[in-house]
Amino acid sequence: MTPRERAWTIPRLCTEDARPMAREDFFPHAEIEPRWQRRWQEEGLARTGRRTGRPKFYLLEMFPYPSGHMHMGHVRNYSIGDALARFKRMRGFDVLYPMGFDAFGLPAENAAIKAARERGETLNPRDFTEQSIASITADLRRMGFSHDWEREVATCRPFYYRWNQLFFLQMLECGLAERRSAAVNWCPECKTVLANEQVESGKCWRHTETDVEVRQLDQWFLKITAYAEELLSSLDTLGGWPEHVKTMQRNWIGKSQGTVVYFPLADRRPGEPESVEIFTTRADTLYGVTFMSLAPEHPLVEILTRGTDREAEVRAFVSRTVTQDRFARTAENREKEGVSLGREAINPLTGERVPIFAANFVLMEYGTGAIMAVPAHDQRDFEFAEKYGVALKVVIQPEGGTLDPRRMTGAFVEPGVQVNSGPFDGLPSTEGLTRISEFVEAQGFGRRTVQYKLRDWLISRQRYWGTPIPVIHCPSCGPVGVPTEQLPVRLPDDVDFGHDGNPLASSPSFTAPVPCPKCGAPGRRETDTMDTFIDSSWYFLRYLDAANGDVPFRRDAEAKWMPVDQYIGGVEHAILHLLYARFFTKALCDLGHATHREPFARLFTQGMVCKEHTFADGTTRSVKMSKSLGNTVDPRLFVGDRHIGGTDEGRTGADALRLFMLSDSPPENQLDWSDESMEGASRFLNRVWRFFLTQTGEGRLGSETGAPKGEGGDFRREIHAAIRGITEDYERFAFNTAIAKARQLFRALETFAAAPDADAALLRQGAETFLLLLSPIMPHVCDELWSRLGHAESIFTRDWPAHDDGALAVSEVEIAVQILGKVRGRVTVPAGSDQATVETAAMAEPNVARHLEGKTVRKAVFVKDKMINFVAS
RNA sequence: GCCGGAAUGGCGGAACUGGCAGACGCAACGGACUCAAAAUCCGUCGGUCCUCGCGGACCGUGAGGGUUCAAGUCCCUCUUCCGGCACCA
Repeated sequence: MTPRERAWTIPRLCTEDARPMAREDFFPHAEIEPRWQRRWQEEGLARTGRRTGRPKFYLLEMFPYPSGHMHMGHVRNYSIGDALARFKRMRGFDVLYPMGFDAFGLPAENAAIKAARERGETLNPRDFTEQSIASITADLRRMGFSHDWEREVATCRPFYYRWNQLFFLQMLECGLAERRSAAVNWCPECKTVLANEQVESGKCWRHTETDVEVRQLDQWFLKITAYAEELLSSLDTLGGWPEHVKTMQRNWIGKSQGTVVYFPLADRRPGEPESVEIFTTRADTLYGVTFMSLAPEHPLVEILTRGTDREAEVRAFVSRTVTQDRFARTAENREKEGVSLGREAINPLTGERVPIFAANFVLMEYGTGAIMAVPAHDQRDFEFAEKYGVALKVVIQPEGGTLDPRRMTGAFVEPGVQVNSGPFDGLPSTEGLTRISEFVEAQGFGRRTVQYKLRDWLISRQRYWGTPIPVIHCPSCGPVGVPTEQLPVRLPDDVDFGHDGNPLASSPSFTAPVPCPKCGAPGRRETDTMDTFIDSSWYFLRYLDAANGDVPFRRDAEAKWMPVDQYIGGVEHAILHLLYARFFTKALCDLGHATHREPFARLFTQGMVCKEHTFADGTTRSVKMSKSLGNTVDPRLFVGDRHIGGTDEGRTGADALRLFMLSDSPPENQLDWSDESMEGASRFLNRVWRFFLTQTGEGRLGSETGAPKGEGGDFRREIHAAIRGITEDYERFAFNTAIAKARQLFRALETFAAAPDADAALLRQGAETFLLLLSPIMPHVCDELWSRLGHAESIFTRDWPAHDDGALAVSEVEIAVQILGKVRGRVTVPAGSDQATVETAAMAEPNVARHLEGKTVRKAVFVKDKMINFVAS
């Protein structure tokens, strides 16, 4: 046991000592905290709509994935949310603060596979998941979080996922969902395909060591690209989102304006298209095209070389390149490679013939899969041209300089002046861009267009633990949607997790022939399941009407509660989840389910919980707590395990842990775990506890309810300054400074109480205000002390205190006196004194006078009640 | 490479629209209590220097420049770190 750990256990061990620390010197959390949790539940504190006629506030936290039990990341996330929920309730809002579980996903399934392979046991992911849900629920309740559990959802239950299936079928009907063959990302570790968003630099988002492979497969897609423009443009309406998250989404959507240009094919043979279409954002460089490049997968590559003497070489290049996985092919600094097709196209603007290549760096998925190459003004083309000996043609000159194509060591990509560009010579290239695009369009050589990097959302997963895609494959009708009255298509139990491949395909009952809904012929069920990001794309809507068995959610509930007023979660979801949820919300509007097109009005991204870790190379850094690094701290160390049938009381209880979670760092920063700081939080809580016990014991904090006698002076002002400051701090998520101000108020309270002639009524007012202000953060101890002050009702039935501007007024202020910007003294003057008064007082200050000696004051800058600055020389 | 964000004591951080840098906490140090320790309480706490002391001077918010009576805060240049994207034509 470390000295630190011993310190925490002292209150329980020292009761037999010669001078025992009285038991009530420490907050008896194990007894008091659960008692208040029960009482809040009985009173329905968390229930939405408890008091009618109040404005709504929908507060949402990203729901947890139930793996094992609650971890520090959850504690931090929900400590932030719960403080805000309680604050908003006291501020007069009808708060909707729900909780649920993102319960489908790989960890549960992998646990089942592991059990089957290693121990030959059958462990259904459902049991694993439901156990985790029970455990986390108990942990969250033990923390005293005021979630409305009557609205709980768990996405793995048919009662939830049937609606995923309904939405899918409706999307299928209107063409928003479709099955198509595509080159898709396959993670060999997950043994399933992944969406583009789940691939990070060629690696799986779950397995940062695993290269993603490319496979050509028939898969289900949702057409998120149909919403690309709206997803981008309506970001501008999200004033309550952090700018960096919006930027990430903008980059991901990747809009670029450009031009598609048709380059007629030279020496066209029968059966060949008339032209090669390319996409460019640099129409200003059109006169500088010296060759063209096609993606190796481009259909024209094969067509243009068929039967020519280049056929064999080109085919060899293509198969070599295409079988390389895409991410190796497009990796950083990848050598540019290509092969000439032996064919030419004609630049429609110049009539020049340019050779056509196939090149490894051209991507089939973007634009038209073909580019015009301008080596003088594009670095990639430059490198390629250098390697294959293609000429450069300069069409943009830097302002006041001249480029020599033979001497260039890299492409010139900056704006400049058009040269060698026919009628456009002499124009600034920025203007040339527009003018040439217009010209191209007017002449019928091409059309202006917009491209997005965003791709359609691949939702097929070859895994068991997800929503079954409700489709029947019929030999004659193809894929047919399951009729909605047959929903849900349930996950079967007769599954073998011990073998390779999709466990769902091993189920005899699920794979048994089913009649085609269209023609009745025997068909087979789709065994792919949905990406679990589908589940989290609309759960916030299900919370609104979670018990409804007839519709996913009632429209009036959606109209009343949406959008979410405040969403809180990790920034790691800035692209994936938040983009999908925005898309889904818009799609559900267009399917007639909802009316609000943006789900989250305000977004707060909280930082990770980190802890020191010493790496193999001997360096020590603070990094995210993770099981694999072994730098986790289990919250049960502090709240014990009695709530799940154990015997450990825990060291400090929930309030101290919650206080620490919000104390030191601003919530958007990473939080470094520190045993010492945690102890500091616990120390403060106990000090508060002792203070109130002593004061109520001595009767000074008895039941005086009369108005304070007299002004109250400084202490009264401190009370009201705390109310104002802390209220503002809560509103802007600055819990750390709110706590700092609460500590200051507490010290003032101690000082005031120590004065022999302290006004008991004012003392009581200060004490009550202090409890009210901290109650959202430390709800248990505050409610307990509140009741010990003689209140029968919970502190959470009280309104948030309001500050009195009159009480903030001061009679005297201290003014900083500067000479040439340096503070040379301070003077105390009546508040609101004018410049002349302050000047006189300032000049009388010895140190000021000394510095002004022999100098002439040329000017004095005066800020009322703050400072005066003499400009003297 | 591109796009964001950040840099303040030994540490986490505070400082609302430019107006007294270092709130609050942690650590450290000194003291009280104790046989002793823990706990608890009180005090000190950016650096350098002058002064017996009271007090005072100079330096100080990543580096360099600028604007201003006044800059952690605004502008320019640079460095480092974090996050995102990355052959997207």
